[in-house]
Amino acid sequence: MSLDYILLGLLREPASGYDLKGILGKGIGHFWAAELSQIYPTLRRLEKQRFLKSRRIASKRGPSRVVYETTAAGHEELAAWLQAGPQFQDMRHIFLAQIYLMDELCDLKQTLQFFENLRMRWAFRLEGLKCVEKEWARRDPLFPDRLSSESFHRHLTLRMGLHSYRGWLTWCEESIRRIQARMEQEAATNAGASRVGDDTFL
Amino acid sequence: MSLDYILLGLLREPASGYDLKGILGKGIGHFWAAELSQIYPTLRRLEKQRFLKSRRIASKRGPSRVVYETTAAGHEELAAWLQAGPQFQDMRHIFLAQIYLMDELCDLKQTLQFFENLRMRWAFRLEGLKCVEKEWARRDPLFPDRLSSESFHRHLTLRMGLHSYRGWLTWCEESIRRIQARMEQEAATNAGASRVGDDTFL
DNA sequence: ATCCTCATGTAAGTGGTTACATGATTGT
DNA sequence: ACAATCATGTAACCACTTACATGAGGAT
Repeated sequence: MSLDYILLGLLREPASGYDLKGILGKGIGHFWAAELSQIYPTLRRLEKQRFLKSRRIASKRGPSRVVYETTAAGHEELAAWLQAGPQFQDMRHIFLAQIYLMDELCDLKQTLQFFENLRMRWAFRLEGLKCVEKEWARRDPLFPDRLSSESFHRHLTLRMGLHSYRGWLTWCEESIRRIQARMEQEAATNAGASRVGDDTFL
Repeated sequence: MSLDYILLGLLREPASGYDLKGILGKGIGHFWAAELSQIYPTLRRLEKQRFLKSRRIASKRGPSRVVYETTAAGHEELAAWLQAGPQFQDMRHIFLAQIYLMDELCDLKQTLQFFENLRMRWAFRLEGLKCVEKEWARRDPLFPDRLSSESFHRHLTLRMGLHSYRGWLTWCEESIRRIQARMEQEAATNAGASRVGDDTFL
């Protein structure tokens, strides 16, 4: 469903399915990728619904391009979706399920390792996003206060990534501290138990 | 794929598909729900793979229960999955796509409204989670430093929710500030433009 | 010659949802 | 009598992925 609206929204100027895959890849594709095999039938469906119209254009190389553009009805449909308020779907993080079930292993060292892995990955991604933003700042003299309306909205989505990763990193760090504290606790009670064992042995 | 492991992991004691739906609903279901129509065939598949074994047990009311339990092979499979490190899938937040495309509306007031809506919802959910944690703290004398291994891991996942919502809320607040600043900018340039208009009119 | 990019698509499979079918028991 | 809960399942659909098919043109 959502890909429909994304394609509709991405069609600022006429473009083919192949073009859209490229456009998608650069920007929104960072959080919403799509394959050509999904894009092509979606565009057809949107045309059947009269939200798009197409024309075939001969291509320099390869088969002729099918170029789509948004109709007035398409713009209305998109506007209605945007005005309907934020849409959610429940977030299914596989790694959360893994943590939830991780006591199956009865080994806090593994839980710790898992979190250190998470922390590392997210630290990388956070650095990546920071670089993207820095690069943007360096290249675009309008950044960040005089951006075009389009770029302004895109920048807001980029900021979401930064805040997400930062939040998750602090969660990782908190968790690592908790796990380490628990491991020390375990070690202490084990030491206590073995000392008791020694005592009874004497 | 993941539901397989979740069911495997949730089968600490023998349970039927119906039971599992209930178990799922209480804990992990907050971030990984599943319908009975998906659970039943999954359990069958897991049995065919020898990760589970089942027996029919007459029920007090309704049809006879099919009760599953994990085999040794099942435990191994689950352990392997947990030890394989964190699994990710790309997070597709529909609302992010909406924001990305929102400049289509050419109306910052609507973007602002959108973010205020987001902020409100997440503030609610954050409060909800805080309550859950407070309630837990009130009822469980072992909270938070002496929890069972199972509860400890569950608590870690709850903390993730808190950190997520907090991060997203700060993003919302930052965004709202940016949007308001931009609206003032727009108002100023409009005022400037109309003053220029007045000047040229004079 | 061979591979890469451009450009279109189909088919099969995955993971999940919604809707429907069946039927016993308990509580109001 | 009627609804709710217990308990099983099937069928159809949806969004998306992976793999495959086709073929032109330009680069190495």
